[in-house]
Formats: sequence, C-alpha cells, structure tokens
Amino acid sequence: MARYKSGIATQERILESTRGLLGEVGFESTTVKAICERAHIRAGSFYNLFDSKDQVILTVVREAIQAVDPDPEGIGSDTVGQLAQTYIDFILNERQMGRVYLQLALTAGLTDETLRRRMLRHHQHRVNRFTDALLREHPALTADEARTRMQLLIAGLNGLAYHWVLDPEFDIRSKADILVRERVGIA
Amino acid sequence: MARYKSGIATQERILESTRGLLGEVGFESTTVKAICERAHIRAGSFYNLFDSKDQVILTVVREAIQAVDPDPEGIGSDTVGQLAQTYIDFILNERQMGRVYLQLALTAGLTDETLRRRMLRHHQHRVNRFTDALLREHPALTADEARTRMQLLIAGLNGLAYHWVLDPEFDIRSKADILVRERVGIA
DNA sequence: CTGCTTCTTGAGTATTGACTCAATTTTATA
DNA sequence: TATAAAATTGAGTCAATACTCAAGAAGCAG
Repeated sequence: MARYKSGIATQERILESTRGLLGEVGFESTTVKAICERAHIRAGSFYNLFDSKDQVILTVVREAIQAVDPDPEGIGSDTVGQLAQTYIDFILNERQMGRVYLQLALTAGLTDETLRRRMLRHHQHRVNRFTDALLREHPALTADEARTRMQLLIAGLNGLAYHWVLDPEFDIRSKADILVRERVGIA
Repeated sequence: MARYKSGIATQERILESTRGLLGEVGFESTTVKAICERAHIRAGSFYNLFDSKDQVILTVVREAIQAVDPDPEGIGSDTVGQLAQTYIDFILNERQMGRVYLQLALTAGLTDETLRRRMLRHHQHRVNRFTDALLREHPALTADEARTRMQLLIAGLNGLAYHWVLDPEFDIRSKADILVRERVGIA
C-alpha cells in the first residue's frame, strides 16, 4: 500500500498511535479521530493507508499476541524459566501492549469469534511450549502432569499480570520467580 | 425514583438487559439502544428510571464486585477453601457477571480512575480476607508469608477464570482445588 | 524536467451514539 | 371514581462516529 518514504513513515506513526491508545485508553476510546490527532494526520491519510479502523487494530493485536510468543516455529530450546521471564519482561516493558494482550480474551473476543479462536489457539500453543520445556528439564514427568503444572503456571503468570495492571506497585517479578521455582522444582 | 410496580419491574428488566449485554458483548457494544430493545422499552422509559447509561453500568459493575466479595463486614469465619469455592462458583454460575468482573480491571479502569481505585481497593480487601482465613488455619505462619501465598492463590484463581473465559471446556474447578491444596496445605 | 504515482488535505456524507421532552396512558390511593 | 403521581411513548436534538472523495502537493524514475 505505502510506497513512498513518507507513506511508510505515516503508516508507522498510525500504528504507534494505535498501540499507545489501545494501551492507555482501551478499545472503546481508540477512535479514528484520536489515532489521527496523535499521528498528526487527517482522516484521509489514514484511509489512504488502511482500509478500516478494524484493520489497524487487528494489526496491533497481532503484534501483541506475537510479542508473547516470539519464534513460534523455534525448535524450542528454551527453559520454563526463560519462557516465563520473556512474558514478564513483555508485561513490564511494554505495558501498553501487555494491557492490549490481556484485554483480548475478555473483550475483543466477545464480538469477534475469529479473534476469540485465534486467542484460544495462541493460548494452547503457549501451554504446549511451556509443557515441552518442562519435559525437557524433567523427562521423568508424565505428559499430563507436566501439562497441568504448566496450565497452573501460565494461569498464575496471567493472574499476576492482571494484578499488576491494577496496581503498578505490585512486585510481579519476584512473585513470578516463586511460581516458576514451585512448578519446575528448584533448577 | 421508581415507585409504581411497573416502574420497579422495568428497572429490573433494564438491569437484567445490561447484565446480559455486558457479559455477552462487552462494554463497547452495550448501548442504550441495545439495552432498551432487550428490555422491550423506549429510550424515554430508560431515562425516566436512570440518569445516564453510566449509572446503569456502574450499578451492574458494583453488583459484580459485590458478588465476588459477599458479606464484606463479616467477622470472617470462612476458610480459604470456602472463599476460593465461592469465587469459582460465581465464575461458573454467573458467567456474564464473571466476565464483567474480569473485564473491569483491564478496561473500565482505563478511562475511569475512580473505578480503577475501587477495583484496587476491592482486590486488596480480598487479599486481606484470604490472608486472615489462612492465618486462622495456620497461626504459625508469618503475616508476610501468608499474604504472599494468598496473593499467589488469588492470581492463580483469576488466571484460571481468565483461561475459562477463553475456553469453556477448561476444567477450572479441579485446577482451583489443586491451587487451594498447595497454598493451604492439605486441610 | 516530465510525467506518473503516491500522499495529503479539507470538506464533506451517512449513521449511530446518548439524551430530551411534551403529550398520553397507566397506576395507586383518598 | 376523581386525582395526582408515575410510566411510557414517539418524535425529536446534538455530537461523535467511521468513512469518502475530488483536488492539489510532494516524491521519484527516466
């Protein structure tokens, strides 16, 4: 769509605006007008580069999901601790995107069944990666036992992230470390 | 405001509509028009009974928070297991309200600082109740240790609820039991 | 520098949102 | 059953929404 330099730059400014707005004011208040004002462009430019508001939002949403699950094709040499660390880093460092990610299952999924399925697939894939990692560290575990443990770990991490969104003072990192140690056994 | 029987009935139908919509389609799509259609009334009746859309939504939101923390003045004779059970029952039996509750911290809190503070207070209160219950069961624990455990338990429960919203097949109850047993010690 | 593409703008449209109000009907009660 | 309060309606207002389009400005290859 964008071919000239300025077009590409504008596209990026629009995405950056959208990321910021979704994280700061939520889906409901992320309007085309707000996106354009933040990006210092008029609505016409927006629609020269994107087909619709939903398209931009979906682009950002995809980014958020990917950020939680980088290298989905990776052979998987990570440890459970590293996977958990990556998630907590994402939540702490990219707060806006973290909020978008957490909101997804609860809100976006309500009106858009496709998005709900995408989130569900992502979640199951995530459980699988954690489970594979745990089995690499503890080959003696049964697959079921490992899976249950990782479901509980991921639920715990999501719950901690949820808590942290409410209360930025909350020390999510040390709590996450406790969870990992419990679920993996002291490494 | 409402005095006659029919007014009270209408008020309840509006609240019921709002509860349903918030749970099924989320905050964004819960419009006055949708509420009125579902309640089989015109907008004028709505505004005869409520001052604004926000007022109804806030009413339902308060209900959702209260449902998770019934009897806030209670002397506190519950066990940790009972408190956890109450939450899981709420999530499973009142699915719509459960969704509203989970959405609150992530979405409503973004644009309304008052609501965010209310949720935060509620959350801290909840941690306190769980902690008190645990200390009653295990007086030997330090307050800090008990508190950390209960923060992790509540994070876990919220995470499980979050997972269940995505995937209704997920067996949240048995997983919650595991968490309680771990955090309390086998009762 | 020419000519074609892309970008940007500004002034729109159509729709939907929350909310209002005068007029009418319904309800409870004295 | 007369009456005042309350409930309901339907036809509105006004602002904000997503989105469009013709025309001019800017970018770039030959």
